[in-house]
Amino acid sequence: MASRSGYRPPKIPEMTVHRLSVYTRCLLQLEEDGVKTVSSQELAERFDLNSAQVRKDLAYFGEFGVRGIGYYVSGLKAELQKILGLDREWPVALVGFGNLGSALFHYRGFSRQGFRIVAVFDDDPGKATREVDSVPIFPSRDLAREVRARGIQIAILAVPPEAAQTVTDRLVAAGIRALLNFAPARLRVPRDVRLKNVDLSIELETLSFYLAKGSR
Amino acid sequence: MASRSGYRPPKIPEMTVHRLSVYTRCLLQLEEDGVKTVSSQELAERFDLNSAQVRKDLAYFGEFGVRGIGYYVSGLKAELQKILGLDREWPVALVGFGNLGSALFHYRGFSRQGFRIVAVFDDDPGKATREVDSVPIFPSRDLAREVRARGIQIAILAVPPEAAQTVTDRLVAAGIRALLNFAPARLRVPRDVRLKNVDLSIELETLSFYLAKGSR
DNA sequence: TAGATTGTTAATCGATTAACAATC
DNA sequence: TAGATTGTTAATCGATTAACAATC
Repeated sequence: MASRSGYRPPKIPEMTVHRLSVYTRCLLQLEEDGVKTVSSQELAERFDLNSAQVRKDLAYFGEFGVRGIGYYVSGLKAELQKILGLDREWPVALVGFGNLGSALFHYRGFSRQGFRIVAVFDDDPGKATREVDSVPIFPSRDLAREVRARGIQIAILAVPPEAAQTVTDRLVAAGIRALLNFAPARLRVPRDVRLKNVDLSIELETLSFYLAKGSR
Repeated sequence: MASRSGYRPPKIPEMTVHRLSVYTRCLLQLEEDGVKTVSSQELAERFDLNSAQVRKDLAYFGEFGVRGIGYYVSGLKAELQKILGLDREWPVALVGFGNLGSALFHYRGFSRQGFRIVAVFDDDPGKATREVDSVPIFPSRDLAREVRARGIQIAILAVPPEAAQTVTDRLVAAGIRALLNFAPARLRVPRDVRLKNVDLSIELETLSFYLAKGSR
């Protein structure tokens, strides 16, 4: 493993990265619609943001606009895709092929941005040794081998919470660098592995706060 | 203490509501583990927060602690559940029973906090007229009738993006007050309807930013 | 050139954190 | 009482927004 000491790039706010992703989708749509240029003002209006916010977000990475004109849609799209690493395909491992895993497998949002699920792992004997849509399903003991063989750096975790940490440790040992976790479990990963948790129920709880408040 | 006539409830930051929900889960766990009291410091450490943050979040709603002691776990848990509206059961409609809908139906995080899916809607003729785990499945034309009959205020949306806005309009017309949307679509709802979008792929895109950055 | 819109600096706003008197 | 920890105020930090010279 490479040592990570020394140089640290200027810190980009997480919200900026998030918005970059949002802008990219919008630009994709605008390009499809045949729109050639867009101003920070137009972009901002679509998301209830301030136009200065949009310009500032972009300014972290360079100067992409033209004064008096705005931004060329396909040019900016290409730049943002490059910044976000969406200008390439990422082979992804899907671990867990129950209801949720199956839903995620068929979810079109992933492949639309270049994330390709190239291997599925599940220990149900009825599932392993089979495949879905030409993607092979392996038992989890094959994890390390397949992750290495396929150069997979990203894993999507959709296993029961009890199994989550064990599987995570294996993934990390196999060299996974980023984990999108759907299991309702707190996972521990080394500092150099990126982990994002998707909590399917926490938003529901904040929603009920507002409903309860109304009736208090 | 503010005088009765001049009092205006302070605006609660969304992040505070979010953290309240996080604290509640933690307290649930602590209670199970038989822990009686917890300090803001201990609570904060579990989530890499500052102890003042915890105290400030709680202070929006009242004084729940004891100086020199901390907080009584079950007392605070009960208070937070009340604040979040988790001290009751919420009947919930699940709209869409494909892979994702099915995964959400079986997801235990919802029911654990008192959200009960009491009706499922899907227009697949093979699914309607049937039921899952004693929960009836209706065609979506029955939406208004069932939502009203069951006093449902919250809906979980797991339909294809093309159908999302149509279904949303129906739900709103039927009197739904909060929507948790899993469809990758931008929905328009009246101002008094709460909408939260869960985007299953956006976090993946921010993850790839960090991986791409590493290799830049 | 005149109008439009960028990139950037300075001002503002809001959220986090430090500090500490109150008090169990 | 002595030690611990709250609730709250004041200081700090960071993110958003306004403003505007630069320039297409």
